[in-house]
Amino acid sequence: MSTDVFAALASPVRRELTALLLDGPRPVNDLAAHFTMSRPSVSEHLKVLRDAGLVTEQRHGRQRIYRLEPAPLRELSEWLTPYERFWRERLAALRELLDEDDL
Amino acid sequence: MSTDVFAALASPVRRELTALLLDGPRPVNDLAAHFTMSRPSVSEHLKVLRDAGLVTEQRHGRQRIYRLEPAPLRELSEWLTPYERFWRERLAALRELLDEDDL
DNA sequence: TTGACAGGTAGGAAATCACCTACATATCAT
DNA sequence: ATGATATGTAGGTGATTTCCTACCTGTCAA
Repeated sequence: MSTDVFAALASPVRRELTALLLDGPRPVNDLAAHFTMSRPSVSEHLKVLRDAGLVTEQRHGRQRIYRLEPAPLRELSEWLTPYERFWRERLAALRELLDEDDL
Repeated sequence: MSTDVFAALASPVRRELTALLLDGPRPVNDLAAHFTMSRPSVSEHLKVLRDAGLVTEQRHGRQRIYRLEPAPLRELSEWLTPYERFWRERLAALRELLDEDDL
C-alpha cells in the first residue's frame, strides 16, 4: 500500500478534512471555513491528501470541488485485515481464560 | 482515537515492526536484525510504537520482549467504519451505472 | 476591461523527525 | 568482581513538516 496514505492521515487536520468530505464533495473555501488556520495552509493539506490519492479535485468555474476517493481507504482496510484476525484471536483467548477461571 | 496511532504507523519501518510482531512477541535484537539501520534507531521506533500503545514490553532477564497490542488497531478499524460504508455505496453506484448503460 | 473572488504557489521560520555514534544501565556467566 | 550481552538514552545533524504572509493565475460580473 502506498506509504503516504498513513502519512496523509497522520495529521488531525487532514483526518478532519476527509471526515468533512464524507458528507459529500466541497469547494476549498467551504472546507477551509472549518479551521482556524489560513486558507493556503488548508490548500497545502489538500495537496497532501491529493498526492496520497485520498481526494481528487474537479474544477467548476472558479471553484475546485474536492471529492473523497474510496480506493486508498479500502487499501488501508485491507492492510488491517491480518491484524483484525489477530485481535479476534486475542479476544477469544481472553474469553476462554475467563470461562476457565471464574466458573 | 489517539492521533498517534496514525502517526506511529506512518513510518514503513514501524509498520514492518508491527508486521513482525504479528507472528508473536520478540526481543529487540531479533527485531533489529531485520533492518539495515542501527539498533538504537530501531529502539527509538519501538518507543514511538509504545507511546502509541501499539506495543508493550515485558522484561525477561536482560531482554525486553515486545508484544503487539490489539486495542489501538481495533480503534483504527472503528475509525475506518464510516468510510467502509462510503466506499460500498460508491461501488454499488458504479455497478448500477454499468448495469444501466451496458445491457 | 476592471475589479472581486477562488484557490494555488513561493519563500521562509520554527518545530519535529529520523538517523547516527557514544555512552549509561542492568543482567548473566565465569 | 569482571566482562560480555541486551537495550535504553543523550546529543547532534540534516531532512521534512507545518504554519505563515505575500503573490500569481484564472474566472465571473458589472
